[in-house]
Amino acid sequence: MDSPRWLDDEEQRAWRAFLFGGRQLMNRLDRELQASAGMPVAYYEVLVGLSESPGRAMRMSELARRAESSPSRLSHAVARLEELGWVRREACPTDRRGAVAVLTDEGFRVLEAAAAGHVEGIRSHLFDRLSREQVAQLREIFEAVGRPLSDEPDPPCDEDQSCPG
Amino acid sequence: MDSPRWLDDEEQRAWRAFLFGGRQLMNRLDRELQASAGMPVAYYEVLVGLSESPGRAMRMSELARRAESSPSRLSHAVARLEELGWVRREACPTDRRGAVAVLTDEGFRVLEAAAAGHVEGIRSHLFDRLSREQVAQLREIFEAVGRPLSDEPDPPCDEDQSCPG
DNA sequence: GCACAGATCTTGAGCGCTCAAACATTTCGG
DNA sequence: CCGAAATGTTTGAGCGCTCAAGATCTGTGC
Repeated sequence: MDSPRWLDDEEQRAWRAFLFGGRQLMNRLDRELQASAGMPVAYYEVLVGLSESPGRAMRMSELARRAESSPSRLSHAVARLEELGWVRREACPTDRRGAVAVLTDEGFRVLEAAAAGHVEGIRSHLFDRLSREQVAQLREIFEAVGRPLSDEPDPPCDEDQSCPG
Repeated sequence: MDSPRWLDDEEQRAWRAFLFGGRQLMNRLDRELQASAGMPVAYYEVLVGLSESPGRAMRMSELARRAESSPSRLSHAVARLEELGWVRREACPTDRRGAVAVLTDEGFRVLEAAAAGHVEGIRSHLFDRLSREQVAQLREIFEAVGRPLSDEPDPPCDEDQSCPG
């Protein structure tokens, strides 16, 4: 098994720690939010995105981009959130093939109710275990990981991530 | 919205960077592995776990623990991997309610074929973007996140994570 | 021995995600 | 203006994961 560029010992450990710890963290937050608010983290993120947008509304495509979500996934998610009465769809005034997701008042209340507990989970499972320095390191590391990936669409073959300036 | 302990600005940024960058990284690795080897990362991890165990075999419960997976999830996964002919189940000799998953020769070949490409992905999407120092920081951060969580079962109510010393 | 709690693993239903395909609309080229 | 390509969004099938429940076995106390 002589791959061109294998992982050395330190990389191996870092990767496994990230895989294990990251999964544990996200699993736990997901279970907690599911128990307290009856929704997965992915849906919570959608509500947060809308709540921070002017008018608590956003184009589907823009919302998908911010949540690092495929259009399909967001469409399904918004369909579910619409069933729950937390989001509503409206036609886009400037582009008739577009759709705008709007956070309902009830959706906003649900979000408010869920937020404190969720943040407490993030704090106790993540930030309470890190020094002030490590928080900065975490940010730098994942800014380095996330930035270039969102620019380059996809080296090998297809490019599904549009760059819609 | 006055939660007891809200996130300050630096924490907010760190959390969002981690959420976005981490998702982007895992999404990409998942797509790449799915395209090149026809299996999700979670299944790949199962094969890796088995390949590193003496006799390329492991108790289901032990395998689940290492992959940060529920027993149910692992059972479904192994069922699928068995269909594909990459893993086979055997009875456990010392405990008749136990089952042992064994990596087949074909499973090992598939793993070998997938490994180089997957590692190349980890390298190019993660480690190539980090300094040597940051790799060590990443490990320390997620060891801090993962260790205590695997010890403490679950503060609020139920404890589904056994501590089977 | 025997009942009973606990451990190990499996099963089935429900749901979210992915992928490919469809649809509607806009944009571009002639 | 008309057809072709590109864009924005939805839909349906397939699959993996979660949760609750069940089946099987081990260990303990009587």
